[in-house]
Amino acid sequence: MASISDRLSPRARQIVAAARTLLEERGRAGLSMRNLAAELGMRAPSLYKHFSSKEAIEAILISIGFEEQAALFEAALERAGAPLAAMAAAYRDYARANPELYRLMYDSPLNRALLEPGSEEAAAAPSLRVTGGDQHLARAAWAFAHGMTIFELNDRFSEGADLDAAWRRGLDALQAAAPPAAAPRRRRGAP
Amino acid sequence: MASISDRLSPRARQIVAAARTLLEERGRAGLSMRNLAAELGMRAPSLYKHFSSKEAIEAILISIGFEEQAALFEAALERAGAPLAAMAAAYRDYARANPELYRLMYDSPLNRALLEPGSEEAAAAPSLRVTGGDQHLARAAWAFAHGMTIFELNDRFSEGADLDAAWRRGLDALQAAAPPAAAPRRRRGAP
DNA sequence: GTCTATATCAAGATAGAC
DNA sequence: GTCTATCTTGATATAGAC
Repeated sequence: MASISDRLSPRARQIVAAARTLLEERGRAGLSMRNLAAELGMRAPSLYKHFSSKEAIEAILISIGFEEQAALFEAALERAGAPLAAMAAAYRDYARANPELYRLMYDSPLNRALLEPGSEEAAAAPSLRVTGGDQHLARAAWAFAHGMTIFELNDRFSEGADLDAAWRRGLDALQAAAPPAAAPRRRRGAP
Repeated sequence: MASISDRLSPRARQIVAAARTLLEERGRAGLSMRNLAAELGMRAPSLYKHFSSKEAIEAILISIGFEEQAALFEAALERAGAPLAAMAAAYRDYARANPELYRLMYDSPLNRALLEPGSEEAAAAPSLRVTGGDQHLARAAWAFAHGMTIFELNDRFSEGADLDAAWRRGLDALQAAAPPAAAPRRRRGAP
């Protein structure tokens, strides 16, 4: 259960931490090897002794994001009440707390060969439990959550739009379509 | 009812047409002033006699995209049957036919000052009719459609996923949540 | 309305010394 | 594991001649 970050060398861990801060502060375009090195008080070429490419650093950030999402989603499902609503809230909260990382994770096709194995799947798995095993509905719910989230981050809804209400309306509709097995329950162990 | 393109000078229209082709062929990053000029057999600085910036060209492409979407959505609503399903199909089809333009239109915050006035609103308006005037549900449906669309374009669903089924599942859920007024009907004029 | 020449800036990455 | 020096490429945009 060691996290991805824990398995890096100390220096590599520092670099990844600085990359994450830089990403959130200056956006994806601001995450350059030069800027990153400057944050660490070093020169850009030195970074290549720790990582083979900029893309490799981004892939670690993305993997860490998936890992964090997976933990948050699991925790949301543990809580009593409506699992779909709880997980949606966790999804939205994570994106608002880490907007640039969220964009990095979801705005483009993934280079899966560079990702930490299993991280993407771990983040996606809980959504299936929330829809009572209905894969199609799980994908629909994920798409809805992403659309709401990225449109909010990108300021695409009309001014003054009540996003809480839109979330509620969409979630209610999806919940009503879920099989009865997707109702609140106690967990019994790993899925 | 003159289209945006029609209101450009002939040369500007050629440039915009070349930009659109270039965008689809080489992606957003491939749409540079140099590449664009090369496509037209000219030099990059000459483009600035027609457009003040690259961003201005992109804004016209985006405005044209909204204009085209608005027309397609209106047409979908004209057809008998289920308006929500028809509009969703039009939405998905447009994105698949123009994937890079779709990304340009929806992947980032808009610089609305550069857009053709009213174009963004024209594309969004039909979704409100489809939900019987329910704004919150209209936003939820739009978010769902975007999420499904961009995840498909970016290959984010698991391999072999049945996207038709996921679309159907989501649309059925949203349709069931819509007020009865959103049922099929004949149009009586402008909204 | 097109050109050449240029300014300005920045990117990812490598070679090789220490 | 860090450095300096460099390669290679590319971007948006402006000045000014024709």
